[in-house]
Amino acid sequence: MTVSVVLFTSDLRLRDHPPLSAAVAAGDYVVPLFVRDAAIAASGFAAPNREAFLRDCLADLDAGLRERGGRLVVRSGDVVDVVRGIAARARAEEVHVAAGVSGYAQARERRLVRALEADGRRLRVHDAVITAVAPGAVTPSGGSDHFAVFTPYFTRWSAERPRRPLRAPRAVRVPEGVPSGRIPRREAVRGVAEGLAGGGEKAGRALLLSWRRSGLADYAAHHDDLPGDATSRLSPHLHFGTLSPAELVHLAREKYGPGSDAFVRQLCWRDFHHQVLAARPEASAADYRERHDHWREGTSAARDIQAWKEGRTGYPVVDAAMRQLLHEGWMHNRGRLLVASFLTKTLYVDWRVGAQHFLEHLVDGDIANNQLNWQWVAGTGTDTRPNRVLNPVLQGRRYDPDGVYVRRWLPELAGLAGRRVHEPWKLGAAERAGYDYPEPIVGLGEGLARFKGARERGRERGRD
DNA sequence: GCCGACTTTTT
DNA sequence: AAAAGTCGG
Repeated sequence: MTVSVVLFTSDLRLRDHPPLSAAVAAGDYVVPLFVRDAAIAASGFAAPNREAFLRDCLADLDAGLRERGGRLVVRSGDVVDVVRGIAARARAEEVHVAAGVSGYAQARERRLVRALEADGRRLRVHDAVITAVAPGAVTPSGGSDHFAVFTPYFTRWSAERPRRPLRAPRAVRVPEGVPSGRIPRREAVRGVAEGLAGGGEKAGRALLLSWRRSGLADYAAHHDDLPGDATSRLSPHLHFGTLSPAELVHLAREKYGPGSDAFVRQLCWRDFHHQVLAARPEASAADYRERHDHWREGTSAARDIQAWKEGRTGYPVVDAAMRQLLHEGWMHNRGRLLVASFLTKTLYVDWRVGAQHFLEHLVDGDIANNQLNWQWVAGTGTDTRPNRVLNPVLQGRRYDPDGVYVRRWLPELAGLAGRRVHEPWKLGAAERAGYDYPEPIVGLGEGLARFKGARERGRERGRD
């Protein structure tokens, strides 16, 4: 009798799961294991919204395994200790896991290899399943270990054929003698956003099918429309791996109208950021490119940061997006760009501050996508144009022309009709008194001057 | 080392 | 029209 352990990480699904399929094919018994990692719980990466979504995912994964005669084994603690103990208890020969890209995942893999080897067991690391094309699968012809610019990457990536998505195994036999453990209830998590989406592979597939039917074709035309909310909303499922990006690429390439190409391009952006992080794991905290910034600090910066977090900057479209984040644990992509630009360029606050706040709230909060997109906006990342600044008023007028999005999230401005809602400071004093809404905490020109001046001084210092 | 090209804009 | 440098072939 042979037994394998499958360690689930960011791949909480049964379909298109190479480690699970390999383990089922290799032996008589499989222990599907998820470890609630004590190190992650103690880190700044824990967040109630993701914890709640995760519990949905685990419950659904367990249900799917039970439909196949198996069950999920859940434990808490140090992931290496737990895997080692479970493997010993089940007398497993091998442990299967999908490769991860973050520094943490890479270190975890190294520790697992060592620990298991000491016991005479083997860790089988499968290609990353968090992306459609594995990090490192395509590299520039010059010999670098990763692409630093999106477009050449997209060209090479597009020529790759993502692996054919695997079917879910028909049956999974779990050995007796390994207790299942308890999947904690979602309802017990405190501080969860009211409008949080539900997790799990079933929920993900339902969302995918309805979106393919009614959203994908118009994606290219409407994905930037803030009130239209026409993005896929699949990001939390991609983060937790309840949907397979390889499957999504196959599906979108079957051409569901003009939106397919634009959507595939967005999927490539995920892969792009993951291959950058896999090669430069330190980019989760350090500037990918040093721009000699000296970000604002001290009490005045702290006050601005607080206003930004609460959605009280006085710039309606910024505040609306920040309130959406607090309310849903999610933010429209266009909103993410504009609030990030506002924090880093207009308020000239360190991108890490914003990235951390996003990680505390986003249900899809993902180290690769979040940190590297923040760096992109801040100008310290892979953008070769580090001075790009988004003007919140123009962004509001362009992507929320009638102010519908702003009024949806800012009840205090709900009575202010039309596009005037983007510039409440232009109202006459009498009218303005009717709205309990802050004056802008910074002038756009003032913010821009501060950013450019600081960058210039930093560059001169850097040349010395 | 040349040179074409570069998600997301602003004026 | 000018981004503002820098990547990648």
